[in-house]
Amino acid sequence: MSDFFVQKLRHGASLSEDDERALRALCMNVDKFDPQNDVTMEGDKPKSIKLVLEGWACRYKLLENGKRQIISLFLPGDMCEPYMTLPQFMDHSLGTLTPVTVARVSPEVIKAVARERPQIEKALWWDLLLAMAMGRESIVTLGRRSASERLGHLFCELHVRLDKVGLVDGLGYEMPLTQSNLGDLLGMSTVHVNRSLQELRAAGLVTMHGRRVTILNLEGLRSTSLFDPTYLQSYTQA
Amino acid sequence: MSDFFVQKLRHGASLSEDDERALRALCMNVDKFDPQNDVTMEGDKPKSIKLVLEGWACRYKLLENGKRQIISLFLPGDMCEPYMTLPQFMDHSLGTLTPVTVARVSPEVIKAVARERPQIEKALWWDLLLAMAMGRESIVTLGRRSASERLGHLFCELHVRLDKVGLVDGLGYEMPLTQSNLGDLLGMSTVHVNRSLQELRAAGLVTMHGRRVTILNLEGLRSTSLFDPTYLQSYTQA
DNA sequence: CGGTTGCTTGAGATCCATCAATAGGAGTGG
DNA sequence: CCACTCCTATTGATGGATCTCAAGCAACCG
Repeated sequence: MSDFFVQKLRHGASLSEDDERALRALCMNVDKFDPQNDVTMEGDKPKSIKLVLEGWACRYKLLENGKRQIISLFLPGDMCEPYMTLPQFMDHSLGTLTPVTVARVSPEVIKAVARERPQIEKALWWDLLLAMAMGRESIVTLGRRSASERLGHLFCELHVRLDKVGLVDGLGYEMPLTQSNLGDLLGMSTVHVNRSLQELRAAGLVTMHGRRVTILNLEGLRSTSLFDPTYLQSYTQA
Repeated sequence: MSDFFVQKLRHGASLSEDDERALRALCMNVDKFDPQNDVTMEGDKPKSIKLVLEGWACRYKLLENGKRQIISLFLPGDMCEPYMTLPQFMDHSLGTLTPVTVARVSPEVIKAVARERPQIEKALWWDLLLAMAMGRESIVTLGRRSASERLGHLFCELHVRLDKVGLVDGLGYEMPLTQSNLGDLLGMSTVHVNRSLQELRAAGLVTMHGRRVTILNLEGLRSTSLFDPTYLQSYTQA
């Protein structure tokens, strides 16, 4: 069974057996999507909170000039919206990158669960605050990091995030994004993604082949990419 | 009296007289800061939520290579942290850009007020969700907009935000950022900020002189900057 | 006044985007 | 199994956007 959501939230609060059961009970209403599909489109009025149970998805916007920016990645266990309030209409789209299993959760139900179970409320807040911290770091990345630093930083962040849900094995992890996806995520062209990946490879830091990232030198990668994991930890209790 | 906070939150929920009094009562504990000073530094353990009553401030990070990225601007009435949980330590700094008056609010007090007054809770959530939407738009700006589009988009966003707190007059508004500040905010060099401003001026769209922005052609500015205000409205009730 | 800060301009270097073409790999149908 | 197609990855060449360095200028301030 795919338990990534519970596994992730355990990092945000200590959950009892009952808490975990309550969380799993939220994930009954499940949909499956093909890769490169929209779960929700800009302008839609959402009726449920989406939870990624399996696969990779993203939040993105399209500009009038045709350019696309991926705003954030959703990995297994990630929630696509804050639990409290849904927008009147979406100002962005949610799309899949791989085959994805999504749970639709009613905001009323999740609010009720959060009210009854303080540890769940705490964990949901932790998740939200972590997402905000990652958003802030994205701004720094796009504003001030070079192309290869952006890639290296992303691989470091994914390493930490995937580790939280048990999806890191040994030297690396499955990473199903195409170079074109990486371009949309990191604000660069596909061609330049390719060349920057070659730089990282030549420096003996990381390789990306097939759908897999292999980290050859984690410390080196972190320092050359200016990766400081502080932002992923500042809301986690000691 | 500086009432920007209440004025802003009115856009997020309809507040009663009592609600507004309760909000004002939160702002008793006030500090003043000089321009270009830190209110809170990265690594600090914060004990209070900061509320900008007057002046402009920002959230920023410094990279190891000395570069600075401003992550978000705080205008009068803006809250610097979500009301629910403070981090164990700051992953970024809060700094002033002008002389700033800050209210320090204890999270316990604000949580209590939110629990007793549902409209306040709603307004605080609205504020948080709006801040997140602005953060998403920043990512799009930094990832996919050209230098002059970034500037134009910023001026459009500020026009909307300042209008919400009554700080727009006629053709423009006070805008105390230096060109160096704009560079740190928009991920570009000071020199290039200067040249891009000249482009906007030459196109008859906007001018920036002294501490003032004057919008010469709002529709033109919005369309050339790819500014779509949707993201600032999607959580506002009809 | 002299010092400081912010703005402006020029020149040259660098990074990255764009365009265009090729190559590889996976899936499909005959 | 082969031919075909599609998608992704790769490479080269060129131009444009932006950065860096350096210098001059303007406004403000004690």
